[in-house]
Amino acid sequence: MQKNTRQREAVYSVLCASHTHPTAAEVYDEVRKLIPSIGVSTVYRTLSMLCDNGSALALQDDNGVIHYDGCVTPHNHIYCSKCRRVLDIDIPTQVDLNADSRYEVERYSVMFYGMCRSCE
Amino acid sequence: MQKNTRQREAVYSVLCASHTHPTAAEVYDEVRKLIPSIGVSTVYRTLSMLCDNGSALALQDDNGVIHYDGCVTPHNHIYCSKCRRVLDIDIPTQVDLNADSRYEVERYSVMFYGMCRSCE
DNA sequence: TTGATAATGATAATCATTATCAATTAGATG
DNA sequence: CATCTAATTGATAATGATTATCATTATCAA
Repeated sequence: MQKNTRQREAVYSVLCASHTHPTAAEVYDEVRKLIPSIGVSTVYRTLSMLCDNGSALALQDDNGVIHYDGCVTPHNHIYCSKCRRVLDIDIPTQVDLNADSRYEVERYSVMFYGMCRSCE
Repeated sequence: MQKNTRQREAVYSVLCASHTHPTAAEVYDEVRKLIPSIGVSTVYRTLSMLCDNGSALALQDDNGVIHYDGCVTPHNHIYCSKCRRVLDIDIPTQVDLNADSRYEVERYSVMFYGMCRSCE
């Protein structure tokens, strides 16, 4: 059975409080302010647990680094090639998952690339 | 100035001949049949050169591993969660890159996730 | 309070990719 | 053709994010 721990609550609260799509390392740095002794493994473990749960989303940037998002409502993201951050973007996408009968499609993910106006 | 080398031609020909979206390691294995002494670095270097050129596409799978595609005509891909291959999928996507004025969007990439019928 | 077991965290391991750099090679020029 | 020079190669080490290991610790049902 699943157990509640300080560490898990801390990781989850940090993720929910953040709207910057932090990497595991960034979550780690933030969580250490709450629990200085927390281990890297625990942060990674908890984050991927949250993703399996559906309580978080994992987003990969251009370099393969994973960014986490505590907001699981469907929305899209852009990777700014200048500031190298992952940001929310409001571009709707519509696709027919059943368009190609050769596959049983479960989900899809979109990543936009470009620059934010503040970086231009 | 750019120089033509056996190695580059070999990497490019292997990539074009393949329709399985090989990883760098897979390209390396194949190219070694042509040039057994070729180095890993050369393969990586050449592949990313081809991507910069626009002569190839880099696709990231669920694990962050990069798959290369010698076909640069716009089309979409699916990552099969069972056979863990990247495959072509025929689902059209339409998006308005200018929908969100906060960003200067250059491009976007879509990855579908699910299973191929042959894996079901 | 106790006992079973889930979770933690220090550390080592993994693995794709990149950096380094001496040796080699393409190809322009004399 | 010979020479020169910068581009390229390839062996190897380094990097960096993530995962595995495992002894120790903490949770929580009974």
